[in-house]
Amino acid sequence: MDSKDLRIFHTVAIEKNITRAAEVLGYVQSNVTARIRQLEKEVSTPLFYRSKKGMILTQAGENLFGYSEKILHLLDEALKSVQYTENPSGPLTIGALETTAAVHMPKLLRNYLQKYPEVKLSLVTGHTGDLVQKVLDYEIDGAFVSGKVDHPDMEQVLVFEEELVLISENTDEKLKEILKKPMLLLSVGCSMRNRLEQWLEEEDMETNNIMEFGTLEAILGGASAGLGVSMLPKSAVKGREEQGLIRVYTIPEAYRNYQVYFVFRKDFFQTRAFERFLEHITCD
DNA sequence: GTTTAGTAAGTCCTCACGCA
DNA sequence: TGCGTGAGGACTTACTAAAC
Repeated sequence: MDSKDLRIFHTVAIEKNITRAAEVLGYVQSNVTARIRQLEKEVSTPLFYRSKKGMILTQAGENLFGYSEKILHLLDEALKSVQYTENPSGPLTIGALETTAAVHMPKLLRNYLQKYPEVKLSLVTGHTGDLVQKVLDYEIDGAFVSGKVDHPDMEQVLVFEEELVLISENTDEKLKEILKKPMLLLSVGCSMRNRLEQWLEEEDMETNNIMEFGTLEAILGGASAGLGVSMLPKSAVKGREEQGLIRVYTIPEAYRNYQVYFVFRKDFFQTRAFERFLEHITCD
């Protein structure tokens, strides 16, 4: 078994289809078939179930897939380390909270790409838990997350401090009144959600009337339409407040302050593109 | 008819080995 | 050390079979 076999196996496992895997790898289908069969012969066990729906991993295949991810990541990292160049270039995948992506990322990324146009930057959004796991699994190079991350493999730098506010439709109602309305929140694991739930618990108020939304825009739209209330960074709601679409309420100090950290793996090989990105976000 | 997995046969390339 | 040779592996082309 060599690295090519492992990459072929890994691609077939991901694509669940030999023909598609062959296209991805730039081989003909028969070659991929032959390499998989040879690999199965070598380990003396089937790695895939050949079903009508395609190639499905057996338990042995699942086990090998776990190793293949780690090995191929290490190989790619080794290649990156010897291809290190002075000019920042190549892929850079960054994760960010929905709110951070909407408010801070456009300007920050635009400035970065103006300086380093050869970097192929990708942005993925999610909540803190998701993003931290993606960093730990080497799926993304680093991520902007809410609060400090307590993990021995993680490095982190404070990049933004935000003020959280409660928002509702533009109304004259008092804070206590609007808190009875449905809560418009991002998915479970969203730090804003956890914070709001803690606050309401302290106020002896129920949080069972929760409406989940996938995007910041949907929450802002829902709040301005009177669908409910939400807790968001002040910077993310400023535009809507100025337009008179929503009303902003100051919340208790204990829940108001919120830090965004940039986290990355300690053992992650830092490419020139990543080094410059780190400098860029800490200098801005 | 189309798509996909698999087989057979041939080509090309790499590498070990022998020889000058 | 450099070159020629042969074995074996990687890969492609052309094809078949099965499923939809």
